[in-house]
Amino acid sequence: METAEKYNHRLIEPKWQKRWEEANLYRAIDFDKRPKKYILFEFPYPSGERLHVGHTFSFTGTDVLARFSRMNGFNVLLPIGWDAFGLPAENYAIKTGINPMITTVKNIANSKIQAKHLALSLDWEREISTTEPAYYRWTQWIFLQWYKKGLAKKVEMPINWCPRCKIGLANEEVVAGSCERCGAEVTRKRIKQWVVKITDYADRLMEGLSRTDFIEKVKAAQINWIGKSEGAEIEFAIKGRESKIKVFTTRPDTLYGATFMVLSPEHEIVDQINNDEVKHYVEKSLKKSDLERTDLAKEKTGVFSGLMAVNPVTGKEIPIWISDFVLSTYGTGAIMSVPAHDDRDFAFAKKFGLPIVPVIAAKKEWDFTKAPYLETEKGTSINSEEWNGLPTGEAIKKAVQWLEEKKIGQKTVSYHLRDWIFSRQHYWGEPIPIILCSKCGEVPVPESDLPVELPKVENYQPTETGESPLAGIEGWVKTVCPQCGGPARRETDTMPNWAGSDWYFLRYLDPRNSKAPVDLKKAKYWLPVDIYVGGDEHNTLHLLYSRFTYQFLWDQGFVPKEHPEPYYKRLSHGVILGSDGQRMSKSRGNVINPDVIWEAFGVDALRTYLMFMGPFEGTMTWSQESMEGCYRFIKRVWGLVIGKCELEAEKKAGSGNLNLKRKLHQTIKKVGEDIARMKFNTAVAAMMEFVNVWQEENSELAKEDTGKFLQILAPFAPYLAEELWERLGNNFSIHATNWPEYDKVLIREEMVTVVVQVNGKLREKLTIDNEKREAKDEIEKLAKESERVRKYLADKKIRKVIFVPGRLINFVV
RNA sequence: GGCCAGGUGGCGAAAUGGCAGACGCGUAGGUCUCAAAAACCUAUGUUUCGAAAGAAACUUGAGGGUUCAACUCCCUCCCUGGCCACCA
Repeated sequence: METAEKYNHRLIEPKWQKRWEEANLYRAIDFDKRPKKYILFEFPYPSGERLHVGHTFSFTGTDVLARFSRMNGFNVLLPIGWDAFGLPAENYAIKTGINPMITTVKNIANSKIQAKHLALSLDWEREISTTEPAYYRWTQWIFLQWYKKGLAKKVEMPINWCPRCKIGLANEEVVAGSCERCGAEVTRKRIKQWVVKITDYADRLMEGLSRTDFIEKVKAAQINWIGKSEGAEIEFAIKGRESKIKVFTTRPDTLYGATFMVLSPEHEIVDQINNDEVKHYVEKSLKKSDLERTDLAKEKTGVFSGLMAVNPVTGKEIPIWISDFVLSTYGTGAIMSVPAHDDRDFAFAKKFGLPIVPVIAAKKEWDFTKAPYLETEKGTSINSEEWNGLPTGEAIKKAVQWLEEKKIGQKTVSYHLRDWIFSRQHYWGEPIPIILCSKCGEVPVPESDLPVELPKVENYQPTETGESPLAGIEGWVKTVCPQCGGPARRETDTMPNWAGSDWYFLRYLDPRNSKAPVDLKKAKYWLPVDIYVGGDEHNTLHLLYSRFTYQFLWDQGFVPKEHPEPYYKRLSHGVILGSDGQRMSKSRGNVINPDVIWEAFGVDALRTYLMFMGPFEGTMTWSQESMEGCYRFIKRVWGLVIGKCELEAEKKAGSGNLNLKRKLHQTIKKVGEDIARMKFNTAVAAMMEFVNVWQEENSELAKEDTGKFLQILAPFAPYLAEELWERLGNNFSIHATNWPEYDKVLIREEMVTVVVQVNGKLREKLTIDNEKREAKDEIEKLAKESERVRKYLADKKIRKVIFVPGRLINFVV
């Protein structure tokens, strides 16, 4: 007996990859009449390790959706690019001396081979890289627009500083107060940094969310990060001095309970205090890293300033303390302390023996000398003179009114969001396009001179002074002032990684434009991004910076006024853990390399498994056995269809089995609905179910119907579907066909199962003709006649009968 | 501490008010084979009764509630994961 041809992915994959590329099958067409759909995944960082299985997972899910949308008549844009600036490339350069541009180009080439092999239906004509001068020219241009509008400024601020490496460190690089590289104790250093005023857009960034369809958790994360809180600013007079101290509080109604004040060590008043103890404390605090200062476990420290303030409502003198638990970056950098109703204030009061006055009535027994009373949101004021007895909401209103009348305070809003520190003292980033002239001061590089290209350097190590390595290249730094023509120097700070990734989605729409970041008409056609798929780790910073940048460009008219928000829907993709249930990492040795998998089982099996593993947003554990289960599924489909082809040669097209045909149409419906809801796992399950029935029914599927099944499988297993589509004698390409329609009449089952319950418990199942699904009386009669039901109904009185057509009948006795 | 997402067989998971456990993995038995692998077939939530066919009860983190009916809705609590965190 001759054996049927076996499935061999190694033969079909290269063949179709080539055909697809030649046919340019997935090009997105500007201004096409079909409805557009812009589907975007976060562009990858091309590291030396190339794409990992996490990338293949989220890219495949996005690709399935894109392919499905295309088959449903949409003009789909699915682009890719490379977020190629950043520290790993720079660190590699420091180690090896090889220019990051060289390694980047190499890594991109590798990743590209992988992305193509994975059969992503990308429009490669729109490929971009943030490190290309033609791209970062516009990243720099956006900076200049901020600068023009006064949103980008150079400000002196403290950074984490390693005195041994002589380098500024990001918060992540500080481990337990020490430098990650050398272990030296990290101190604070004040340097001038570029800062972008994202806080000006705090309200807009919150309001804009209502125009999006982000999943709830993303909206919540953004709102939390912006952290708007309404409250009041109150001025406290200092005894024996002219100056006053402003505090921010969300609870002006507790003013009677404010028994002391605390200033942050950075507060301006502190500088004016001439007291050794204070100086010593402040010096020590300023040296501490952010991490140390915000360590919750540590005991409160502090020092008395020697000054007294006056509580404006009680007229009493209260001491002013200094402590590093008060943040200089939030509110006014000073607080009024109400120890009776705040954890931190209470701890501080206890430690330094300060008075505690309760001002909110406790609803349970409470000893205010032992613990603070914190459930104050719906409380009632006490010990507060004219505010006594008022519920908190009323008391706040009354307090604000009083403060405003006396002109010592007013209603204000405070945000958690801080301005965006835009300077990096590193090499591998976009140079900030500013020139420093000794005569004219800060001068922006004229737009016509952009891009300011990153020069080649010999040494990528930051300098002794903490400046970026660019500072060491005299030939580049020395320039002429564009205003006066005199000698000047270039800014040597570079931009953060976020700068290039802020606006990349705009560049995809018009990647070769040399007049503007994006053409307005093209942007009007394609925007907003319909679906943006990314990781949870980017739900705050990246998404917020990106929305801010877009809103700013919108204000300036550089993006279409029809689209005030860039992204319509945001979805977060899940995470794949190693087979040990741990995060994949080289040191654990649990990394799954997609190349190895598709070499063994083929891309189609890998894609199918990735989609089948679990919900798209979930956390999933890699299972090699389950992977092989999907490989079996792919091979089974191959066997069935190839068998079919051979059968056909003898038998010609049959009409096929009606049951199987019904199952097929039900599957077409289910798979389509599931993909639209991003429920890829159940879509794959439905196809498996169909294949099981197919196998049982002995291949009695008409040729045309076999083709329909391949069409719904195509988004998941593009190679297999294309190959078998051809073998069935169809024209290239299955991926350019329309999604098959299902027969609304055919999908109805002839028989339905009606569940018979007694008091809600399942007692019997009846199989009835679907035509009779509404026939309540008949079904009730049938049910009562059943032996098993009778047992439970015997000598009981039926109080009620619940009937759900086609589903159940429930006797309540 | 705050916010968010979860908790269902041996495992990954389905079901969003109407047959809990679809689909896949694993396991056991079988077919094929000299043998093995592959492939295919059958069984597979737990407990109890029964020689068996079969029958009964229990079962979605715990407890309560709403409902004829709850994995699903409401309340209280426990646990796990993620993000943020001395934010006044």
